[in-house]
Amino acid sequence: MTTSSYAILALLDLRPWTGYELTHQAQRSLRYAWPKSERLLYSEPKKLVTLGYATTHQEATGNRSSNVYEITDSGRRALTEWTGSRTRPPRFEIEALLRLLFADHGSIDDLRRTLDELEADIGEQHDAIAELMASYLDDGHPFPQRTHLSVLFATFQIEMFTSIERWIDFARTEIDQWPATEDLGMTERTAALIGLLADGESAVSISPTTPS
Amino acid sequence: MTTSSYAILALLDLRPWTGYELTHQAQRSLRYAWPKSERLLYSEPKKLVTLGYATTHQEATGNRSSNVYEITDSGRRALTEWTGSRTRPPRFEIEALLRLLFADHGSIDDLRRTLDELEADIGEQHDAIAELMASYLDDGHPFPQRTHLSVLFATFQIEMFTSIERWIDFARTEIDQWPATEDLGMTERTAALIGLLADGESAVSISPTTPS
DNA sequence: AACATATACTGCACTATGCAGTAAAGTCAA
DNA sequence: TTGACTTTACTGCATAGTGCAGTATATGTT
Repeated sequence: MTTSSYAILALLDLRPWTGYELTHQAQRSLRYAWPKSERLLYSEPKKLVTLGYATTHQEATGNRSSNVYEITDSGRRALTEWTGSRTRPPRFEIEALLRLLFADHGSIDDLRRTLDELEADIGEQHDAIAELMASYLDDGHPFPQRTHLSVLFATFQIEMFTSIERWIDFARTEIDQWPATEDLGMTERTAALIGLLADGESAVSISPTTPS
Repeated sequence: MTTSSYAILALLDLRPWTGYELTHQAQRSLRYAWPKSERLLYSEPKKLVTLGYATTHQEATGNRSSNVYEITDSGRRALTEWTGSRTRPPRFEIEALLRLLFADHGSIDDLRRTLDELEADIGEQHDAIAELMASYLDDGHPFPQRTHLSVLFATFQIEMFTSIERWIDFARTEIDQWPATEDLGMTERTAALIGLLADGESAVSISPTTPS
């Protein structure tokens, strides 16, 4: 049982779903905490069935059928055991930052483009969450009694996205001061930033440039 | 060629490394932007050799040998092509948030423990970056002319970690108001939070509880 | 001399992704 | 009403990536 299996099992604990519903629900609602491919999401409930944590049966819509999955008591017990296990550390995959680290291979404009692309991707996710929250106000939550959990979860996303957007602006004003991407090294400005960071403090909110 | 291959290729562009050095360097310095397993990191340079992007030769230390990898001109060209490609969207895997979403399966104390574990993991990474920055002040950067890049990268990490730590405190004060994890639903407080989030605004800095 | 730790990897089973392919049902417009 | 497009509803396959165990030498420490 992987974390992905427990994620699907937790969805099954809410109600029975077809494989199709399950994958799409998981992509809509779990994407920001646990992003997994459609392909995997289709495979997981099958595995749960072989483990006895779920049952499956076919349901027909005209000439076509879909697989409906339902959690078993054994599955509910497995979920409870998961609750007791150690939470895995978070994992952040950010190609934009990898490109930043090696930005001296390209031009300042290449780096600016990378920041633009990161901003666009984050903006998309930011908008999606904001719209989801607006839909909760208008139409309510699909599982009304779980609204408080979705909303506390959403405060994390929004906090995350706004702080990344703040950083992107900060990074842009920083690189605007750079004559090139390479061989800058330990400038006065960089030394000043290190001073803050070494104390674990955020540098994003400080004044753009210290007068030299 | 995957992003991981380009990450290794970018390291090889700095200087030749042994497979061992490469994996350990990648885990130390790239971990926060591109976390990959030791196993993969050992395999990547081999792939680069078969593609003609790197060459390899054995070097001996006593009776034991290590594989030294060096970038080729073709490899440098590949790196340049990578610079022109679209940056992949970021990806955040946070099991703690998955557990939060399904917290109604367990107790409030289970949820509190999850937050504690997240705090511990983030704190570890936060400290590691702060220490790295302190070492730059004391001993300098291993590639001095690239200090500005590492430091701008570090401003992102610290910003991220401090904002997550702020959110954890916020989440703790929120759940302190909950009588249980389940069936709370759309409370006054939750509705107030949604109002903010639907506008894309951060809720973390607002006052703990609106008087009711 | 014994032991731990760092160096320096490889094999293997399993997890996960991306893409292509298949096919039926619904929906809207010329 | 027919054709085009989207949504529903998946599966197969090659490749990417992880985790763990295993192997073996070198170096420093008690």
